[in-house]
Amino acid sequence: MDVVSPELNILLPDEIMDTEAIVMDDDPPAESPAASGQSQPSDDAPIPMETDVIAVPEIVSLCSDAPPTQALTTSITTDSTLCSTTSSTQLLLTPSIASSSPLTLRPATASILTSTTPKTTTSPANHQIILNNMASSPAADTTRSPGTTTITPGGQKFMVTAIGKSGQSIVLQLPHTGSKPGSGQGEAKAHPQHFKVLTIGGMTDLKPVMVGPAVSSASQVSTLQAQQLKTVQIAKKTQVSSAGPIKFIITKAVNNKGLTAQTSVSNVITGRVLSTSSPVTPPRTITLSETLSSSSKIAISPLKSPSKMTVVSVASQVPNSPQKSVSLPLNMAHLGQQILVQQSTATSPAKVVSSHSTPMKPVQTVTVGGPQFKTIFPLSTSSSVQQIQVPGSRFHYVRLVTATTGSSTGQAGSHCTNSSILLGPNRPMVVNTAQVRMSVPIIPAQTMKQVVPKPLTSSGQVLTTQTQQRLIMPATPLPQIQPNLTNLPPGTVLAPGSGNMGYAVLPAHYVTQLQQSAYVTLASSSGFSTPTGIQTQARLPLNGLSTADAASRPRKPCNCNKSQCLKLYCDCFANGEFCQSCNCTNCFNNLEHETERAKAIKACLDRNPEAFKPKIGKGKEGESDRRHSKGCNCKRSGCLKNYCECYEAKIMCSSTCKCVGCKNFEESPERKTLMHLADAAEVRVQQQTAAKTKLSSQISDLFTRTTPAITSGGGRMPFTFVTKEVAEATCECLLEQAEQAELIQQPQATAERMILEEFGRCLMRIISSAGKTDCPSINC
DNA sequence: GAGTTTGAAACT
DNA sequence: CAGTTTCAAACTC
Repeated sequence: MDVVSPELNILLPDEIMDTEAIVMDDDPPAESPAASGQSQPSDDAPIPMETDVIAVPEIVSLCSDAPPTQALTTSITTDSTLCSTTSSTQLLLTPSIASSSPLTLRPATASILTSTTPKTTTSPANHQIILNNMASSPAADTTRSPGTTTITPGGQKFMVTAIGKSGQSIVLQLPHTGSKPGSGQGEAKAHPQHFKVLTIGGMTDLKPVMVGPAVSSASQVSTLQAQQLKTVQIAKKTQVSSAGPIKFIITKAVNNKGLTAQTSVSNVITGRVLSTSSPVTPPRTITLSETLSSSSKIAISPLKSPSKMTVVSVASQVPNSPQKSVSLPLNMAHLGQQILVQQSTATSPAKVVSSHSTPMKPVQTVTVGGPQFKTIFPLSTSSSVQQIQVPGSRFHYVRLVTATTGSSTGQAGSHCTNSSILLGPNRPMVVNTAQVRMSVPIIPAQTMKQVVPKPLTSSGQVLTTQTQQRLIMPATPLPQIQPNLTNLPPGTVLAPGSGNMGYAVLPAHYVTQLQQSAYVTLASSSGFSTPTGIQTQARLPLNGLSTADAASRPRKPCNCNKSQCLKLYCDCFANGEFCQSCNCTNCFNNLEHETERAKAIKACLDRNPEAFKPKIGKGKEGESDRRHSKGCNCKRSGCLKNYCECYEAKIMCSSTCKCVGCKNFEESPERKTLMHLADAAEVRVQQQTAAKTKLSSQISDLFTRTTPAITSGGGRMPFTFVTKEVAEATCECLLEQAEQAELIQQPQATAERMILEEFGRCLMRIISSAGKTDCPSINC
């Protein structure tokens, strides 16, 4: 496996390019025979998914032992050099302010680690990233949990330097070989290890200082050098690449004194640096508001590609804040992005602690790109799916995380999905490690659509909405019914399944159907740290449609009777949608029948692997290139009726069509006539619409102009400009006219006519004055 | 709204 | 792959 894509390599500094030491995939570096001799990641519970990533356990331990005033700022450009492993690297960020509180970045192992104990993660796996904020005291090393500094046999270690506030060199907690009694397994002794020092923050002036647990830094450095220590200066990149794995520039600023930490996550989509490092694009900062009593649990792990690192800064909720969100301006155009976030509110530290022993079924809320975009992280013990919505992103991501309580494939002591690390008396840090199933960018969404948050069951199952939104694919981890994900309907997303479901596939227009119920609340039940549970909001992108477009997009309800809406006869099913507000009978195109639905999808894909792909291919330039993928087979309609799929799609038949008597070609007079009529009809409709719109606008404008008068103290009547004064003046004029008629002894009829004429003149003056002034005057 | 027509999907 | 059947949408009245 290529650790670093060629496109990416050209963009990387030379020191970063030296990635052999951190290559953890099945292609181990030559200089690390010990690592090669270790168990391969692929041996660990291979996940039967296309996007399976061999989860190589990497442990990044960040021990923020710095003084309270010390700020730890780390900027990590997570390109392929940092996580250049085929395995998914899961980083568990545990910001801690208390001394000797380890911040553990832990990669996802192939097996799900549900263990809540902070340290049992002695994975034979090969890669550890140990991020140690400078331990102010050696006690920190000694107090560090074994799991955080576990040196796996033959495993490679990443030495990540943290930049101290005072500009001091980054002290990397270099795990002394064999220093970890719990994790030891004698790995370092027998095998030469590779240490790669990652200077975080891109500060070139900083020199990483390797500090061993029991040795001086200098000697440790020498030791490291002897062990083929490699220092990687990860500099912020302003250069962008057109292609390549996602890069995240992570800037983590921890102000222990201020009890706040900020993490700026910059991502590079297809090698494009979007944020912090880019001078053009302002970095999006994830504010980590952390109180002393609060704790944050972050599990971050790039999925498929080790070179892809997703860093999520978790903002510890201020007390009494039931919900935590992580702003993640990620534009995940690549697979393998994994974000695991577990948070605990500050108000419930006890629950956090209890979460160590109890299976956590939290629903994680990750705000991506803004507060309105959130990701549902139903982290059940059985399975979890993490949906990542990225505003502006054309992709919709759902990471599947399977959490198994028993990790048969896990490493020693890895029978847990959650590794909790107490960062302090009141600061338990729960490190969640889970097996990453897959992460698929599915929807080329241009905009997001809100999904009404729906309460989760205790097991994290998504409750059906009032609109009966369901999963298109059962999460049943049955390989035989797993569809070819590449052939799923566009916009299909993976969603958490219920029970032991591993994943589920959502229809492409799942969001569209949910537009009326804009939020889905996923409320975790027990085991979650928040007293009220964490509600999760998910915004699912539309299938390339904006919210307005989707809202306006008519969705015809189906009328299926016999197909159970599980065959392509059903347009809803064919389009990857759930039936909603349909007239169908015996509908199985819903969540209640996700198993049947999955089988149906499987059957359809078996018959036609491209069954769910759009039939009308998009033309590169204009609509002329649009053509039906299979062509029509019309015989009687002349391809000029909507029976014809080509005509329905407003495209002309092509050579792929097998139609008889086709009249749907360029020069067809019938077609031209129809098109002309259609255009004329459309023009009429547009004109009518425009006229209505204009009228409405005028009426609205009239309201707008007259509304102030209504509310004014002048008593002006709406729409008439007849104020009280005008009315009185008019009456006076009429009375005066009547008096004159009486004076000249005119007959009654004449008098009435005179009065009416005067009234007419008054009206004319009123109208005339209304167009000139807001306060017309009446002069008799 | 009921009945007919039509062609894609499903089936053999 | 071809022929037939099934199905639901499109269409007509």
